[in-house]
Amino acid sequence: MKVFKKVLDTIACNDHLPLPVLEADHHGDVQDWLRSSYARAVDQYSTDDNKPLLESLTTGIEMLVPGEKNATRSKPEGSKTGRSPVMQRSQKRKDGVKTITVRAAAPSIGNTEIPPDDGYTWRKYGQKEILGSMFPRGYYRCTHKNFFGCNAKKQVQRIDEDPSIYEITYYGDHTCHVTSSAVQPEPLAPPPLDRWLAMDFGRIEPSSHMGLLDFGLYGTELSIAPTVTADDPLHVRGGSPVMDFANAMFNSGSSSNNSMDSIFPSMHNNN
DNA sequence: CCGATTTGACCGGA
DNA sequence: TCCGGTCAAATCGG
Repeated sequence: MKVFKKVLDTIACNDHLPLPVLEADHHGDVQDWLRSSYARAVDQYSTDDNKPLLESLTTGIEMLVPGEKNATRSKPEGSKTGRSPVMQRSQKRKDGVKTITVRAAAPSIGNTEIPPDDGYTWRKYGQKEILGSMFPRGYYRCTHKNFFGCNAKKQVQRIDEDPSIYEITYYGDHTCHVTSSAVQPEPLAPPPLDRWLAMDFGRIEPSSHMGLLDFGLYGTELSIAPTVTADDPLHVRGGSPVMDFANAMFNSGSSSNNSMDSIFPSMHNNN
């Protein structure tokens, strides 16, 4: 059921999370499957010295509220490492495209040049030396651009003052999930990880059909209720798009074709 | 084989 | 013309 996982990954734009692979005879119990994913996500992110997940997240990535003026790098106080990433906030419009800039520390464990994981999957499409900066700037766009037209981008650059801190500028919103963004606008790019914290799986109600897998990028909790939204073009037939995809996958022949092209034949143009 | 990354070319705006 | 953002062919790697 690798294919099914891939469908969900793509839809949810969350395949950074260690979602378990759904077994072939496991169709019915998506809720257990999701609970398991959540548990694994917690396991993965509440790593070092038993810090609560929320704390490690907020020390790893932080964002000032838009109203605040540039409280430029007040030095970290609580941080033992001394390099907690205090954010520089910047939110403006550039041709109508929302942008926001955050600063985040490189992962303290396994010191590397890897920028911090912000919960989305990105594909690098360029890198440039920037005049006056000692580190190059990396250009990324959302991996799911091809299938969902997701135009979210980001630029990542280490700052001169402290090579362990990255400055990350996000451009545009992610649209690579199923729920209509026309009904509720998606929040700005930065990390959805904290929202995993707020997910309340206790609210999931058993339903005879799987329903929409809404990964809850809007509010503070995950809703997996079988939401059907009338003005969402994906929902017009009243069914669940996830199930549609999944069924399409399951029914679309066993072998050779496990590509999304069989479902989205027309959506595969680049750019 | 397929998707991601690398990297020089290309291009548009200032 | 310079700089920075993007393209795309070559390459990498699972």
